[in-house]
Amino acid sequence: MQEYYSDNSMMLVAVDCIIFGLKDNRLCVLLYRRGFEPCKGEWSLLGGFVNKNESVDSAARRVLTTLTGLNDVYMQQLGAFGAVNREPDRRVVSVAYYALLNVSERNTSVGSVSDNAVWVAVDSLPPLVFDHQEMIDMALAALRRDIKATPLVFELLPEMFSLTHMQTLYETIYGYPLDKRNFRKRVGTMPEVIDTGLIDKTGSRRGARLFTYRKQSPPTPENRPSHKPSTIS
Amino acid sequence: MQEYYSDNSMMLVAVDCIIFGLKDNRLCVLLYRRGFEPCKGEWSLLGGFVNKNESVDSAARRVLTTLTGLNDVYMQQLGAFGAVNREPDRRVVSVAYYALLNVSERNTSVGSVSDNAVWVAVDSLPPLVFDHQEMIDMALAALRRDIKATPLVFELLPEMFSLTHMQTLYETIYGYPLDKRNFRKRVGTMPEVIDTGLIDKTGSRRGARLFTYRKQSPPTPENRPSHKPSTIS
DNA sequence: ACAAAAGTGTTTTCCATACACCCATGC
DNA sequence: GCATGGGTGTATGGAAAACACTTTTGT
Repeated sequence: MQEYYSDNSMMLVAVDCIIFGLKDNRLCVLLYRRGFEPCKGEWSLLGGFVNKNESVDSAARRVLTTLTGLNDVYMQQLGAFGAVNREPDRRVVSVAYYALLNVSERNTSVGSVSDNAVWVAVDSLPPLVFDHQEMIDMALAALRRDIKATPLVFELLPEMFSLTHMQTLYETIYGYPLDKRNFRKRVGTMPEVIDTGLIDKTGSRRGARLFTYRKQSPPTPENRPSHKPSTIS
Repeated sequence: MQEYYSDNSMMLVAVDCIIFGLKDNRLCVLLYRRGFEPCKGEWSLLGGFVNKNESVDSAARRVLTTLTGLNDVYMQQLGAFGAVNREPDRRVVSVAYYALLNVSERNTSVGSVSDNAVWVAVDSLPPLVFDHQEMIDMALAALRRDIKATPLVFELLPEMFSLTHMQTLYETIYGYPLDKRNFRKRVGTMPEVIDTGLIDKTGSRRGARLFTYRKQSPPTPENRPSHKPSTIS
């Protein structure tokens, strides 16, 4: 085994962000019309090139912050996309990330930065450039997988929320309805979900109890919870 | 949002392979001593640079084939590693892959290609260059996660195997023992695992029944199995 | 006869699912 | 008083987990 390299191994490295958000109770991604070549005018994910003095993770966060003005956003690497001809006329390896944006709280900032960026429901996407559709498909699968086992929902919920709100969110992401009583039973077993005692009267006559999420201190080997974390399906 | 780039976004793109195998009933990875700078003489994963005329996936496969002489090996992308200073003195973004190699059947080919490559148990690794230890940690977590839900075990088993052999393999990878009767009960529900009727007399006085794995034809929407696939934990 | 690995069932526990009615309130 | 969304409990089925002894045969 030998190692050698030359300019033949130098290539552009990019990041692309699949930014999920909720809009009108639909799961959406942030897209925009490219204002430059290649594929000017077509629909694209948000992306950019990685600079030599920043990590790939930082580049993804920079792209997201530049567009939304937000910094404390959940981001997760999805993987590298490295087909030779994924872009026409140049070789670009792209690392995709998915992000979760709490739209209802923050949509002002999103709209203000880029007039070209819009929320599009994932089930009615326009044709996209390059392999961006494939990236979204993978991100959606990853989101559905991860939200089942980790506290991702709370990235999409406001500080305080009703159980109905939380359930609707799951239903929107999964694409099918859940049983109300079973759902509340499982949430009831999660020690991180705390009843604030407050009531939200805006959504119904009766009013709904508002809950909040408090991250648990990471368990030490001695202080380990005896229950298995329950999943929502 | 603007896009621009220059040589400031051109960088080396590499692949690194975490090649798992079984040796003396221990889970091992293939390492080798670097024969070139940087870090000549230190322990490293197998890797190489991606050429402009090959996809990242192809580069990973080429590296693996060059070293082992094998082509039909299970490989899976783990993700991109993109810290600025993960290598000294140059910027390299690396995409890591993990691979499963059936050592007992194929160790001849592995040894013959590179004298410097050796199997090292994952629980007694030497210090490694760059972020290779982190890559192995992530690959191991991914392997343990994936082997629970997908037919990955069979990539590490020979054509025919006893149930004890299969169970030992799971125990080696998980790092803890499994209940024999529960294990055999679950394997018994897998239609892909077929009793060949043959007996292996080499491992015991009594002899063990040999099984084999037959991939099921992918279920069509009509011809769907009614049972959930069972997991091994 | 005994060592060494192969093989075999039952019970219990827990989690997921299915399912329908009363409550509080603003209008 | 009625419409609207909020809230509640029980019964069933299936999978996972715990658990110990008999079988075969080469030496």
